[in-house]
Amino acid sequence: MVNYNEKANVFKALSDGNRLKIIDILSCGERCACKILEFFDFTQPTLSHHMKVLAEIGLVRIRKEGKWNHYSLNLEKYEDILNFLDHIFYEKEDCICRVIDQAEKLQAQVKV
Amino acid sequence: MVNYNEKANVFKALSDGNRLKIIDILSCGERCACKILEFFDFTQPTLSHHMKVLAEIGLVRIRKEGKWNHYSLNLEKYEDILNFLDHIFYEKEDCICRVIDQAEKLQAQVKV
DNA sequence: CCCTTAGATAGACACTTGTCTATGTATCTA
DNA sequence: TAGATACATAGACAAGTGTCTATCTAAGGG
Repeated sequence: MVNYNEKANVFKALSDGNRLKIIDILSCGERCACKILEFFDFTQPTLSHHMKVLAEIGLVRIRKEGKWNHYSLNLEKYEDILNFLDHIFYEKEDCICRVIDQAEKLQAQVKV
Repeated sequence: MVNYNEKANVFKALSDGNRLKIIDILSCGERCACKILEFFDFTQPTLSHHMKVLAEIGLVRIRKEGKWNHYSLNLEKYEDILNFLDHIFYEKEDCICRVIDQAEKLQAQVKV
């Protein structure tokens, strides 16, 4: 059984333009928080917030080194997203509505 | 140049568990609004709202027939999403940060 | 040992969003 | 033509979110 709300949280993390830009930046490789900040106009606490959102759902990894935080993408999580999208967009044997359709047919048979 | 905010709106549409479930339902084929509603506990105006969100970003198509609305997935838009995700998650020649890195190198040369 | 720097946290605030009830509109049918 | 049905719209409201300023913590460097 799919937990749609749990999956929705992943897309919630992706539903901000600044966070998409952060991902784009990290696609070139690991980068320090203060370097990432240079790409934006917002303040340091705001970046801290965005990085927390991305890290909490597992899309971004943190490597702490002294007073620096080095961030990088977790591509495994990205693959998870693709697999889930594939699952909900394409027809499948265990589709949620097949179950209902089957139940309707059975009910119709009972009435007859 | 990528418009991150525009793309973020697509993920905003996907950032609700009920809407993900709607997509999952539609993956089996076209379905009428009142049939979709049977899968949920919320009211008809709420479904109307969710379908509007999905239709406005182009993920779902509407075929009006008398008083019925038949909804179906627009897989082309889905492909767009995959392409965009691929673009921001994987390293590329025109990466946003390469431009910056290049600028830094040039600046360093000037100083020398 | 102080000062600087990297980052986190707290609290405030405007804005957005998901949901509801109430009501409107358009289509079908007896 | 009157009622029923499918869907949309308006307005309200609680909860969530992105941003800020102010402040705190911890690590480095003179």
